[in-house]
Amino acid sequence: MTENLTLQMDDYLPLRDVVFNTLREAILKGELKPGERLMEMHLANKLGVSRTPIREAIRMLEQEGLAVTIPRKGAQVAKMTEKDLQDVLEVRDALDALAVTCACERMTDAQFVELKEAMKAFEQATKTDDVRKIVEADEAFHDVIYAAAANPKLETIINSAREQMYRYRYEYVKNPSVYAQIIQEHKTIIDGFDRRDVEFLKNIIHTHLSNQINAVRELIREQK
Amino acid sequence: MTENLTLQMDDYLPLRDVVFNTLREAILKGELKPGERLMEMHLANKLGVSRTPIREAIRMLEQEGLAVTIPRKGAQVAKMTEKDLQDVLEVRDALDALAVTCACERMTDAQFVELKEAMKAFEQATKTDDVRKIVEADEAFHDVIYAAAANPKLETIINSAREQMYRYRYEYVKNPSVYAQIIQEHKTIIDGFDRRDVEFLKNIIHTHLSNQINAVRELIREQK
DNA sequence: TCTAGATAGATTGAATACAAAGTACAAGAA
DNA sequence: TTCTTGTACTTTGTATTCAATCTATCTAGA
Repeated sequence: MTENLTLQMDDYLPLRDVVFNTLREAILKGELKPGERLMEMHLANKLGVSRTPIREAIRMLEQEGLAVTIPRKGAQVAKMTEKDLQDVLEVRDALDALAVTCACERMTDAQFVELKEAMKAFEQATKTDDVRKIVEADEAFHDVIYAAAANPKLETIINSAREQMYRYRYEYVKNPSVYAQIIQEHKTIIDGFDRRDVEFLKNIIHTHLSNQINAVRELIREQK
Repeated sequence: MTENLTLQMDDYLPLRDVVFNTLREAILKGELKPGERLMEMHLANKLGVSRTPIREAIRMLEQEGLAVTIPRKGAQVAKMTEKDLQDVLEVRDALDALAVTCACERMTDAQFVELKEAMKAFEQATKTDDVRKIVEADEAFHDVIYAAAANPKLETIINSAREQMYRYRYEYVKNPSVYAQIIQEHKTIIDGFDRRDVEFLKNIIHTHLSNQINAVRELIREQK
């Protein structure tokens, strides 16, 4: 009798999605740098697949804003200008304001606990030298807020906006002198949710975002 | 002597982009209805190309939120639930608020003239029975505002959010009884820009959006 | 009659093949 | 030297092919 019904077939993913995730990760972690060419054959060989799934993945990256294609010349990892950064930040500011507003109304007690735990996890992470871990812990903190906003469309759009600048953020987070401030801001955010003070939250989130601008701007200047 | 140096070779577009635009239009105009299957072979025959560019176009539509693919089953035109509509509207409300805020600061005199002309063009369009023309005139009006916001990233994101609901909007606009109201709202918006009154503008834009909800909601209910 | 299983046809997934365009480099002319 | 121009090589664009999976229909058995 086929008793082990735990077999979930959903571990099947089309190669295009595997490739997409792989490339996406590589871009976000900076392994593929802004401006770097994405050559189909090269990637196909490297990943052990044919060009077909590579091409489909590139189309997806393109739509996400992570790659740019010039017809008959090929794709490359998208670069950001300072203006682009400014623009994205303007948008994120508005979207984050919406997110905290929604989250403030809708956050469950369980989610609030989760948020406090995410904060602690981040504090722990800063004690290691693992930059990836630190970045992920910070993202996880904000993910709790986005999830609490209970608006999947918003989540998708914020994530796409986030991605476009987050890949410039690794360097920023490498500087341990900023950890104390980030930790403090996270605490303040928790406090804001505790008091359900929307205006206060919008403000602190705005500050939290702004603090990243200069560091990222520096990096974008260097890329030229 | 080759005096006519006006030859611009940029009329070349990869088939994937042609297909993408074609399908996108078809979805937005309602020729391809929510839930309708996008069969590769079928579309390939219809458009006279092979499956390859079709597949790439579908990947792009997917990332835009206009199509949904189930692995090994194929793609279909994305459906919206009422919750999805609610979510997108929440986001658009925030983004439109940002757009008018930016536009209010940055709109040039020429753009203000353009806006007034777009308003007139819409009023003219409502006198015809050409629904497509009316919808496009309305979009053009709002496009002027988005352009005035001088934030291309914002424009891109708003457009993507717009698309997701606009395809449900054709039916709404078919009802001539709403024209008068829309025209009035456009006038009010112009007035707001004239006075550079951001708070007023945010309000009227919010109203303008909300008015569409119920009609679209009705349509979404029907689709089930 | 209804269910289960088998089979054929349709459809997607991925690889390969071939055509068209772009790139780089070397040889020759100004 | 510097600028063409030609040629070989790369790379992308698109079509085609083959394999895997899904769907619908039909038949057999309860």
